[in-house]
Amino acid sequence: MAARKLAGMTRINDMPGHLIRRFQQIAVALFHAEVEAAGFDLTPVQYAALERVARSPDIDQATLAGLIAYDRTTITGVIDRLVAKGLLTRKVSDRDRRARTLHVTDTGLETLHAATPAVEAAQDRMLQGLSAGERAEFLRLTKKALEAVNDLSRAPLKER
Amino acid sequence: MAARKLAGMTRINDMPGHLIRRFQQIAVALFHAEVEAAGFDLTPVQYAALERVARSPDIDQATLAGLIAYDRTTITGVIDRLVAKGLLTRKVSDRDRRARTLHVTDTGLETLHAATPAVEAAQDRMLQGLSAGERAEFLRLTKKALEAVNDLSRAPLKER
DNA sequence: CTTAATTACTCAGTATACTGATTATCAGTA
DNA sequence: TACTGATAATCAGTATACTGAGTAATTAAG
Repeated sequence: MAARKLAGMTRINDMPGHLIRRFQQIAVALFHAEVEAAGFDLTPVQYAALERVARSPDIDQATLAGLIAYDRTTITGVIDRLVAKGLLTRKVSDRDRRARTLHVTDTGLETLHAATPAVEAAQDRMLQGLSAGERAEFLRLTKKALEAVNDLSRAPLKER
Repeated sequence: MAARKLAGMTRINDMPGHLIRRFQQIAVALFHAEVEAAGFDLTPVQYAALERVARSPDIDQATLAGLIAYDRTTITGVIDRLVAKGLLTRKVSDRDRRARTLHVTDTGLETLHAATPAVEAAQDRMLQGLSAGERAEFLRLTKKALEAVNDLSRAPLKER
């Protein structure tokens, strides 16, 4: 009876949430492998923040968080570490003294450009099991699925 | 020049790793929303461990970790919390005194069965943007991609 | 049978993510 | 202008994940 109940239950390893969790863990591991091999000490989250600030100098933390879908409390620590590494600077905004505006340092820009090939290599490796057509379809489906649920997280993507 | 460099760079929000990270965050948020609404205090990771132990009583932590692709150091804390909640018991194995064998309590089994509909509802919601055919294709591609990179993480899935 | 290698678990330390609270500041309104 | 509400950042606390190290116990090798 109990055996039948259990046998009939949804198996964890086939659940979408579990598959996504595993993929995320492997993606992070691949990122670290490639980026460390290239001689850099950057996490995926740190790279994303650095890259986004480089494209929008003088951005404040809340806006940055929205553009890369990070939680507002998470970004504080991420920026702390990027500032500690000398890749970003943080200062009180002129227009709004509540806000902190961010700028990439020269070292930060060099690091960003130099680390990018390794980051892109990691992106390729995580999809190595799929053909070119399958990769495109995977990305299309993932983006489509994300659009429908974007607002259900505390850290939705806010393009604009 | 610098502008051209930046404009030509890979955009974070289109990178597979970033899409996967966002999806995982939303999947966790949906899991919590559904499971809390149903009156349970369980994380995705705790649910997976509980479900797997229920199907393999007397399993040890290392084997469990392999079956659900968790890191061996992560599982210690997860089990700690499940034991603290009275859902699992942990005892030294008879056959190998290094190992700790796990069992679901009566409360644990009740919780597992009662929470499962909410967990499944969360799985549906995270793919709500996709048609039935697209969902199947998304899962097929995700599993295929995962198979090719499974061993690149410190916590690979070890079926069997 | 004793040593070497391996394995199971745990711990310390770091880095996301989140909940919920607090402080400082800004914006709109009576 | 005083008040109200909203916003930006931070902090405390909890829960994954991982690196690397350490302990205890088992297995394999010589």
